[in-house]
Amino acid sequence: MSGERRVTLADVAAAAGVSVALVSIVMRDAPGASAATRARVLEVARQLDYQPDSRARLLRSGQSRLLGVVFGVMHPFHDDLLTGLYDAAERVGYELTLSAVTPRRDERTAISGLLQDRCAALVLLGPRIPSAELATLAGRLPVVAMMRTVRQRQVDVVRTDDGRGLHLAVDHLVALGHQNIAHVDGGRWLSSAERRQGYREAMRGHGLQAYERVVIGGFGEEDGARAARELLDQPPTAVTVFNDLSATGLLDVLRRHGLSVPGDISVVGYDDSSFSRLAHIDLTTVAQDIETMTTLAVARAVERIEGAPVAHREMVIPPRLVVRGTTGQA
Amino acid sequence: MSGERRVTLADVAAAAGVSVALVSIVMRDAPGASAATRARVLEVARQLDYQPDSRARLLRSGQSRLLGVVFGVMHPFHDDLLTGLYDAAERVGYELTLSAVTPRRDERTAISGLLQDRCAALVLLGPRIPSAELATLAGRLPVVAMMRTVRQRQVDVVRTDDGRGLHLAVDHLVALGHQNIAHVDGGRWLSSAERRQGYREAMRGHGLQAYERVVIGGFGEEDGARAARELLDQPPTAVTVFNDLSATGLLDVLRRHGLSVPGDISVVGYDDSSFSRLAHIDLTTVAQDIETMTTLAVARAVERIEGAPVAHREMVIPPRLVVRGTTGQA
DNA sequence: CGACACGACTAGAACGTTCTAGAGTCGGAG
DNA sequence: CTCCGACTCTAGAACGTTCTAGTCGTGTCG
Repeated sequence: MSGERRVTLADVAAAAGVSVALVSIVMRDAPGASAATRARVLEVARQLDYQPDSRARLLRSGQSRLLGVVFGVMHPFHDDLLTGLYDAAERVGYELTLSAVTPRRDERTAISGLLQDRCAALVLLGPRIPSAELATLAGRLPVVAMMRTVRQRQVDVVRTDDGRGLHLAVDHLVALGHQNIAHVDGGRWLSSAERRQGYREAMRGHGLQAYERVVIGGFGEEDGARAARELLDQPPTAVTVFNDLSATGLLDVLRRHGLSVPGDISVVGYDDSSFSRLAHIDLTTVAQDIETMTTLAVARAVERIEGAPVAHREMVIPPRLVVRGTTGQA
Repeated sequence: MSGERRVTLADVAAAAGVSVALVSIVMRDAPGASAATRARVLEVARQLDYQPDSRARLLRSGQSRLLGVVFGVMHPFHDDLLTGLYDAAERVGYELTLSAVTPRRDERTAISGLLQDRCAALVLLGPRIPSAELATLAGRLPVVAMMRTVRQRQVDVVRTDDGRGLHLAVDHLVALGHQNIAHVDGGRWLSSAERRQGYREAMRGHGLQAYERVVIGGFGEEDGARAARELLDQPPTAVTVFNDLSATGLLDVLRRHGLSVPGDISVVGYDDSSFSRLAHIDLTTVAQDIETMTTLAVARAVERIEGAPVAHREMVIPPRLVVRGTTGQA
């Protein structure tokens, strides 16, 4: 089974009766071959089912047109980000190579795998490693961090304006007549602080500082459920939650205690995760602009690789509100 | 930013005052170097922050210890499969390289990327391409298909015993006293036929052929919703559904029409997708044995690569039932 | 004391590409 | 008729590894 050696440029060259270099020229679509030979070589290559060896190719030609992406499994919208990154990379003629973070494979492992693959730059989705480490890494190749802030100026950042996201949520609720609006935060999770801060500012902007109330939450459904139980003794008329997952946990507890949503209480999530679109859950939420973010991340990586001058190191993208069924009149 | 050339074996060799070959020996942990030099070389390598170039390494050493994995974004439990595959690969000393299928990047593209990376075998998660094409592919390198059947005997298969899965579901419902049990199938989706067939057999096994009823469904939430509306005129007391996503759509329509679950009607999904665990949805479902499947898939790929004899081409793993809140007494 | 096995190390050829430098060929301008 | 430039093509050296076939000591054994 699957015995024979791979077919190489030399095989194609021999079969077509030309030199290896010429075949290389044709395969790369480089100038320096006549239309006639070009066609003939391509035909032979097709017949032999030649597949270029990207390893040898990259090895020789130094620069790799290869972007390494670190993503996390079971992470809301990392899938959407990957989709966008593939599109963006293809548009600028780059390849993507992926490395996943799983419950038993940490970020350092994922990154070191990519380094061995010699990709030209790294795009990290919501990296959790210390920013000092990111900076060190950025010393050897361009690094773009998505979905988080990094102070060190060696690393580029593409993220959503999370403060603004909470402004949108609060404004929406206020427009519906709510005043008593609580916030369930993300605990020690990435960008929890920005969202909490956005909530605080928005409340003050509406003169509602008297109603300001922040409950400690977290990333998961359980965290939302816990926060809901804490809110139940003196329920607000609306809640903004750190993310969608936590929001569903909260929703469940609220409903089990006889509160109707959005009748008694309105809920706004964050992320527009795929499950929040389920008719069942139908969660009003803050959506991040995936397409813009992925396009910018790839563009930035390429600029760094190619040594183009870069205007702003940190690119902060405004989110938008997606109104669904969990918010209503106060 | 990130100016200097990469550090190579030659750099380490020069700095340590030994030959390139010796450094290679040390890095590979191969026999042929004294403990003293070994330590010294490793120390120098660490200081220079040497990273092996996997490209060059694989290029030279023919066999690649590299498995290519094609997975789909936004696919229930592909993330869990990836997690398992990484674990399994690490246990046998292989690397994984990923290629994603997205809404705008098809399977052929994903596969051809991996072929260029010269991985030694392919593991495909629920491949949708024609099995003839899979067979051709298997002519050039070992191919393991997961989560689907393939008749062609060139390709290995690791899949769940989907027929058995529906037996489990029906048995469970019958044990709860149900007789009038309908099935919402997956339409033209992968393994829909096996599950439908399993349902039929199980019903007959219980002497319930009079109640057999199959409604055309599909993969998504909308398909489940449509099927639910079709069932509403003459509702059964229980339904088995092709997958969890479709089941949530069905649940939503049922509840909106005033039916209580599991009071009036019980529902069983399939896949144990992450969202089915949400307290909100709390779906009784059929879970596939991810760990066993991933372990076997990797083991099989490695056997093929290393030319070990293979006993069974197709490995069919029994699923298990996860009882949650959507099933109850008839 | 010579043969010889053994351990530590090295030189140089691969691997499949790309790239640099240059070799033919042809047509047209001088 | 010569020369030049444009065009097509080729030889051979890289790229960073691994692998094969050694070389050189050193110690053991007959």
